[in-house]
Amino acid sequence: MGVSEEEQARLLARSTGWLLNDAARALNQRLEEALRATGLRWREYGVLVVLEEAGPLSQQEIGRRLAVDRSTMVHLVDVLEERGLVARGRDRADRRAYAIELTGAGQELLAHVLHPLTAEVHERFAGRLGRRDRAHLDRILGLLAAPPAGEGPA
Amino acid sequence: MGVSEEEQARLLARSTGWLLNDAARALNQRLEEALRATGLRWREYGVLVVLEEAGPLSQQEIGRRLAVDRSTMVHLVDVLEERGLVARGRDRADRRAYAIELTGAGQELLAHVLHPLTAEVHERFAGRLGRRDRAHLDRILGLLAAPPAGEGPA
DNA sequence: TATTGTTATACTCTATAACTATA
DNA sequence: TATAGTTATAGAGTATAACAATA
Repeated sequence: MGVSEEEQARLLARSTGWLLNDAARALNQRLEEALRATGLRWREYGVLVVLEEAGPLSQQEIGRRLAVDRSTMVHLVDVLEERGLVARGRDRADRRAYAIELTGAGQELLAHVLHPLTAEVHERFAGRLGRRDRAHLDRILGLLAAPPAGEGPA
Repeated sequence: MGVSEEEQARLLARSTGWLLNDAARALNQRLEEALRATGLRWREYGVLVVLEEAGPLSQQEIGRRLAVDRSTMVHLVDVLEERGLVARGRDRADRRAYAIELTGAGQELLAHVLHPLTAEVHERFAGRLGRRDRAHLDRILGLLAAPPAGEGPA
């Protein structure tokens, strides 16, 4: 009590959303910076990680998981293919689609360079938090990142 | 034990950072959507909020607080000025700089439309969390959003 | 008819560099 | 000389629409 609804709205607008944005921006900057030495962007690393987790996927499916349009995926995969990190295999069940897969070089780069690099950034970034806070944060963000009930993918 | 360093790195890379990004993106989408009815963008709302908090500021100072270049600020302020939400007053101490200030219309729009709108988005977005989780989240994000020691503004 | 990948195209966002007026 | 604002411009990044091959 003593705080009007308008004041509450003002305070709320100032809190979680802005902090979430600021924190995400701060982390992204650090990640881009760390990856710069490898010539890869954060998004490209994301493609590799998705493939590492899920195995061969079509370009469109990768895009779906990263919220990237299929037309945008073309150039993204081009870059990774030129560097020999992924290969455009054909999906034998549906010959319209590719089966984009990690090459050996891609797997090695992930394991020996990219993951350690990003892990170090995370370490420095989240290092200010205690273990309990980090666990809390992961759990809470997991709740927020999931789509709310009744709002699945199209 | 039983988890290699490489495996740890892989897991770590998969956790906080991605979640942070996903959550921020999800929230931003909802905010942009909610603001669309007002014809304002998330960034423009940000300018108004900064002015409401700090009082009249130069364009460059607003940009500093929002991580926006001064050349980019020009158009941003143009839009808000055309809509009558801010005014370009002159800083009497330094006549090179403007003193951008909220107009009465700007203050009213914030109080009666924009803050309630964004507060509702926050409410729906963070509504899945309990009160304790929300408090936790705000506190932890506050730690992360702050620049680490020895990395202040230029 | 619908879908995958592709291309051309356009649009948004942003920053860089050069200019002006003040300091 | 340095700084606030401005402008022109160019570079990312992205999406839309139309097309070929396949379903």
